[in-house]
Amino acid sequence: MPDNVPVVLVIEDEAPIRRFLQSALIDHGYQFFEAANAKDGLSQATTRKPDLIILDLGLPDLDGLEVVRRLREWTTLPIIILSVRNQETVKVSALDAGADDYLTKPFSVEELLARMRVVLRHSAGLSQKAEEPVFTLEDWKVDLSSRQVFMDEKEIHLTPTEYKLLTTLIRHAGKVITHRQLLKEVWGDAYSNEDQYLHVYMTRLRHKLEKDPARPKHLMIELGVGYRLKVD
Amino acid sequence: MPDNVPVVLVIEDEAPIRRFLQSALIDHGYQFFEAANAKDGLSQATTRKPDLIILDLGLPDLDGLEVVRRLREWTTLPIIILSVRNQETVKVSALDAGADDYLTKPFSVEELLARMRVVLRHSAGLSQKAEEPVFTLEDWKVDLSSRQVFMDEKEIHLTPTEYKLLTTLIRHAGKVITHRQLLKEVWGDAYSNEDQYLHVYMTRLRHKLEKDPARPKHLMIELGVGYRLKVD
DNA sequence: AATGGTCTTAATATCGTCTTAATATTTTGA
DNA sequence: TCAAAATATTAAGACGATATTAAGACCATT
Repeated sequence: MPDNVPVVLVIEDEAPIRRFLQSALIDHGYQFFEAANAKDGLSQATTRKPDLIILDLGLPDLDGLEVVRRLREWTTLPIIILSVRNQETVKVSALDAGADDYLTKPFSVEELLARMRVVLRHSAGLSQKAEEPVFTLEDWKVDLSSRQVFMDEKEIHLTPTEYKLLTTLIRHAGKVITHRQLLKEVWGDAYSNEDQYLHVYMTRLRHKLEKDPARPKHLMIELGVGYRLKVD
Repeated sequence: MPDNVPVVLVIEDEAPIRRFLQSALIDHGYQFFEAANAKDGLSQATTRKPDLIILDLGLPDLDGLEVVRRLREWTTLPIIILSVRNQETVKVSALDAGADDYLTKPFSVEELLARMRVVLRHSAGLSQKAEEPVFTLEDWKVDLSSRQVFMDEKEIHLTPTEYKLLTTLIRHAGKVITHRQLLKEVWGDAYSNEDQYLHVYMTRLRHKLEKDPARPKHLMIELGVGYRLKVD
């Protein structure tokens, strides 16, 4: 693994804390980038290619948990949460959403640095080749980090539900996913019996992404069972 | 693929905390082993092959940090520290010695469980994927996980009933299954006397999967008894 | 008020299962 | 060995289950 200086992206709306972290991190040999809101943070997460993200939960524009989920759609890079809230339930849902650690403000710099070393140790062990967060299949290209879908180099606009349905299928590419499972993953538990919705949205996806929607090449149904993204 | 129950080893000298963790862990589906001192803990770490160690720092016989170091000499398995001490320096040295997380007593069970999920998520990512359950037989390939059937590399579409019939035969590959038993497993108890259905579907399977349906090579009947998937 | 997205309903189309029946094959027993 | 009985194969169609599609009501955002 290359002994490069680790790049840290801090997403935090309070300027004093950003300044404080900046000097602490730079002092300890990290490269520092900052974002003051979620939108900018998510965008820099793709452009700066950080090795670690430090994320404040209380951002003005987007819920912190939502930021974690968006990141986890395309990357496994370590995320350490900072938060003023010490509530157990918040911690648990942040960690379950995909965060790697959770520190309550006020925190000690030394502890933060130690916990950073722990998560960086992990990702170094993984030694993952920076896999491109892009899924391609014939004439399709799906950029999981920017949430853009292209067909023959032309961008296709998908609604949030359509996008989520597509990425769920991509996550299980090649395999059959039962109706129930798809409904659960895209709409949530409460909808796991509303098959019609699924069919309606699958039809829409086919109209946007299949050249001949009535004869799909990739968005296949398995009658009586579920759907499948055909990759062969 | 059935996820194995994670094995957790708790090294902790205070019996009440051991009891408390025991019930919490078992309630949440973990397998539980315990050690009351460092020596026993280190020994069980090798014999029990745990997926995770929960380690109290204040053990009577050996310093907790020393236990972490000894473990890290031969394994990377996740270690979560429990401690009454909330001192920054202790935390930092435990984490730097190789621990993956550090919780201060009294701690919340929910938080502990969430942090356990985090470290187990990491180690699951490290371990190589369990290989796909695929059944092959001469020119057939049946991928049980993606629910696909291939014959000479060409995909064959099976209806749900046909697929269930085939997988039932596969589950008993080589052995005779009685008509009654097959009907029960595929159609359910109520149909266990409707032999005609079985024959009808077996014929269909043969047409889809046998080159010469009238002279089957694999989907054999045992006259008057049942059917058999010939594997030799 | 206009837009865009989701939820909901309903008609229509398609596919798979069940069912029957005619035909073929194997076993049984004289 | 032959004929009758038992068992299995195969084709075909009715029916019900499931999927497709269009259209519109509802809701949130701007």
